Amino acid sequence: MPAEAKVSAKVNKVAKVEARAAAPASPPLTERQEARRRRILHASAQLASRGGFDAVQMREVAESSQVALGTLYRYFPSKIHLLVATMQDQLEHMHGTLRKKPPQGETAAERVAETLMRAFRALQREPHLADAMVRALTFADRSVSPEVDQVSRQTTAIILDAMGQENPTPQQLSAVRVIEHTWHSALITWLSGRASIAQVKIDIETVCRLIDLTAPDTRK
Amino acid sequence: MPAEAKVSAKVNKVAKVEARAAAPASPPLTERQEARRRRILHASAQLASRGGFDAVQMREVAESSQVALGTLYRYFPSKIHLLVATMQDQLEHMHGTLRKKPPQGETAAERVAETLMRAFRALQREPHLADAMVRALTFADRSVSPEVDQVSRQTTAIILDAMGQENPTPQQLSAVRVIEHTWHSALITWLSGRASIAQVKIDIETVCRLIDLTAPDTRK
DNA sequence: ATCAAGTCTGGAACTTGTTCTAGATTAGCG
DNA sequence: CGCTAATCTAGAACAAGTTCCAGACTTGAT
Repeated sequence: MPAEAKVSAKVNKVAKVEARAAAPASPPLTERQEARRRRILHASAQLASRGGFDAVQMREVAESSQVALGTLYRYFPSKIHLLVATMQDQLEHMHGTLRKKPPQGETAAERVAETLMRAFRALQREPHLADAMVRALTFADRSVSPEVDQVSRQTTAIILDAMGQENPTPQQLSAVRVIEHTWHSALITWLSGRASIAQVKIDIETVCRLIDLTAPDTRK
Repeated sequence: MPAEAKVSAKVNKVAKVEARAAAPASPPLTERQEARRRRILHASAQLASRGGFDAVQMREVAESSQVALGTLYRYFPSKIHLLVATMQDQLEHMHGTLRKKPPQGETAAERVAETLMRAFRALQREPHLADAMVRALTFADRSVSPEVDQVSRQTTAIILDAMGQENPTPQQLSAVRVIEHTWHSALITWLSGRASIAQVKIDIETVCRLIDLTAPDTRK
């Protein structure tokens, strides 16, 4: 086989290095490696779309993506890492999609709420996938912090985009943090059947008021 | 042995029935059963206080509490059930403790924030235990909904107590929901090392503003 | 072309949550 | 007291995440 290796490197710890930050730093990945990685993520999302968290079984992911179990673990050091990476992947999609149709609301709060509800509706279309990703995210321990943080940053970016504020104040950033907290926790209550879709909507709208409360132009 | 059975019953499914609602409905438990249950919860909390979630291993809990593994599973149908029950137990303590010294703040928001920070400091004293309980709580699936709901109600009660409002408005109840979301999620970010104690404090204070924003007397 | 290092594979092995079984023990009842 | 059902115990067995290993394949460099 001719064209196999493109990117050379002395640094070659695929998993640890690669998983740490999706695209940015240190991805000296061969084409075939990149392809494997995609196959794995695809299989993960596919299995998750059926049975949710429990249905994503490492042996099955390995088989579906035509990779040995050991290799799967080299790319993603645990099931949680795999699912969080899957979420990163899905979030990028989402962000792209959302960018295309910016929210219409008058106030920043309305736009953020609208954006989150749009994301929520997308999740409702694949509730099992949502289950797998969100459960992994909140169950992640310290060893997954970098990846979870990346997801958090991506989420923050989406919200700030929706706000349409170039220079958010510290208070607004605090509000955004709280919104993220609420978003995650509300999703969990929905996924575990303890809150209805309507209730999640209310919670999102409620927390989004914090934005206008802290907006430099709207008040004070 | 003479005095063993006190409460008689035809309904005797310990686990399912008993776990469903801590004290209220259907606890026809023998003294020895009650003692076993306590031993189990105690062992659970003890193990959790060391290594956190992972250190609570069902075999060890069974051994520590001098109960067969099968019996442990009869009392608590899964590790998650066990840890959520442990949390219920701890929460009751906490509520009792908090009741004694009501918060001093001027506004409802201040009092709630103060109360939550007090709870937070208590958790900081046993970070591993906190880890076990909170992780279990957010990882719980539908099969644990009733128990998780009970924890949620207890938390709501604590917050409403701190507010000192007898008849909260619907908006205030919404605010309380959001506060709970933030509380749980902020704890998780702290436990997984992604947020500092100071950051959690800020998040709590930020979300608590929602209360005054919706207070019937403070505004409008 | 060949070598050394790194990677991938198939599969066994280990860990811990969960389930199951057979045989004591205990509880409630006549 | 003696019976029957429920409960408890010890321990095997099973499931899925994770780790290990020996051998084959790739890669990058000499």
